[in-house]
Formats: sequence, structure tokens, C-alpha cells
Amino acid sequence: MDSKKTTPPNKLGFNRGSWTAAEDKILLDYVAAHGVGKWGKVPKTTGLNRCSRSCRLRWLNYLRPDIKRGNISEDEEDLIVRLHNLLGNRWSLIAGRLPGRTDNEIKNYWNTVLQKKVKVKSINDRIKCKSSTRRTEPSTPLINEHGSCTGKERIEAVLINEDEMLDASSSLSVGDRDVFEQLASFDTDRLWPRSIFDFEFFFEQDAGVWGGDDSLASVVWW
DNA sequence: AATTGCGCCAACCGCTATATA
DNA sequence: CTATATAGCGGTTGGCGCAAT
Repeated sequence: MDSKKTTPPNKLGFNRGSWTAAEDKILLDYVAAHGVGKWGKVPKTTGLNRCSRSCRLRWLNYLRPDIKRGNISEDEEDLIVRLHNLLGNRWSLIAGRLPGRTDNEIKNYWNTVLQKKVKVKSINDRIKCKSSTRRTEPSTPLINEHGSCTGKERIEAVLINEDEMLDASSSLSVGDRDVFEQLASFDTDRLWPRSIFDFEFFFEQDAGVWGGDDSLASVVWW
């Protein structure tokens, strides 16, 4: 049906991978004639070589007439963040509050865009919270919404604590992540007792080490 | 111009809950 | 009551397009 299809059929011989326009039309015609549901009957009655689950998903996430197309608005984004705070990864519940959006779309948007934004905001908030112990104020925000560092004092890594090290690295840009991985391989026990490993910044500046009055807030000049 | 790396997102998979025969 | 089918959910995968090298 489609020479470009690269995903092999499943165990039962049903097509997998992206849907073609012709397949969509068959499914739309089926729904127009028989209504939504009974997806298992689709291949038998239409000859469409797709399993029931694939048909259902295609309808719910793409062919449904009430699907909203286009970018997620700022209002929607704000709502997703607030609902996620409230509900966690309950994507279908969250999607239920956003008319025309699917759980899959919201899950994807969270995983690719919002998770990063929320993390960066959290890091910036925590940096701001500790900034009174700094000798000189950094350009702010230290990390922009893309996870890249801004201003003269480009952050090489932000280590919140032992457990969050990898998380912090995932919010940094690619180049930063390379540096982070080098930093992560350091023998941190020798550099700092773990108890003060709570809040270190690495800046692309003259080498040197400075610890603020608060022992939990050390700044390491790179 | 060709290759590589990466982000995005559609689709799949495993699992559970519910409905139906 | 049991077996099977269907629906629903959330985590994960993999193809595609594009930017960087």
C-alpha cells in the first residue's frame, strides 16, 4: 500500500507504523457507517490490515472530528503545568480538562517541552533563593527556557545534590552536558564532603573556589 | 554534498479494568 | 462463574525532518 512503510507487520501480520491517507479513509468510512467502537470488526468488515488497537488509537488521536490542531497556547500550557502538579502523570485526566487535546499529545508535550521548562524554572528559583551568598550577582536568568545558559557567566553545570545530578544535566544544552559528564566523573568526595554537595555552581570564568557564608552554598569558579 | 546528532511526536507495547458471550 | 474481547492508560520506541558538522 505504501512503499515507504518501514515498520514490519506485527505477529498477526497487521500493518504497523504510520497510517496512509488511504487507510485513514477506510477507517473514517467505517466509523461513518458503524459508529465509534467495535474496533475488532474493522479489519474483518473493511479489509483494512490494521489491528483493533491501532484503529482505535488512530481514531482517538488523529481522526476524531473534535481534535484541536495547532500549537499549545500559553493558557493551555499553564493549565497543563498546574494540573500536572495536582495529578502527576495522569495524562487522560489532564487531557480531559483541555478540550480537543489528547492524552498522547499532552504526554508528548510534557516530555519534550514542559518538563524541561519546569526544571529550569525550579533551578533558577533555587539559584535566586541562594544568590544572597554570592560575591557577585550573575546575569539572570542563569538558564533560559531552552536549558541553555545565558550571559557572560555561562553555567557549566548545576549540581543540586547527589540524586539530582543527572536530572540537572538533562536540562543543560548539549555542549554543557559534555562538560557536566566530565564534572560528574570527578571524585566529588575528595572535592567536597557530600553534606555540602547541595548547591554548587560551575561557571566559565577564572579558576578559583569560593564558599559563601552559608556552607551549603558554595560557588566554584571554573 | 554527505553524514551525524537530536528533538519531536505518532504509534506501539504491556498491563489492567470492564464488558460481553 | 469463566473465558474472551474490548477499552483505556501510561511508558517507551522508532521514524522523520532539520540543524549542525
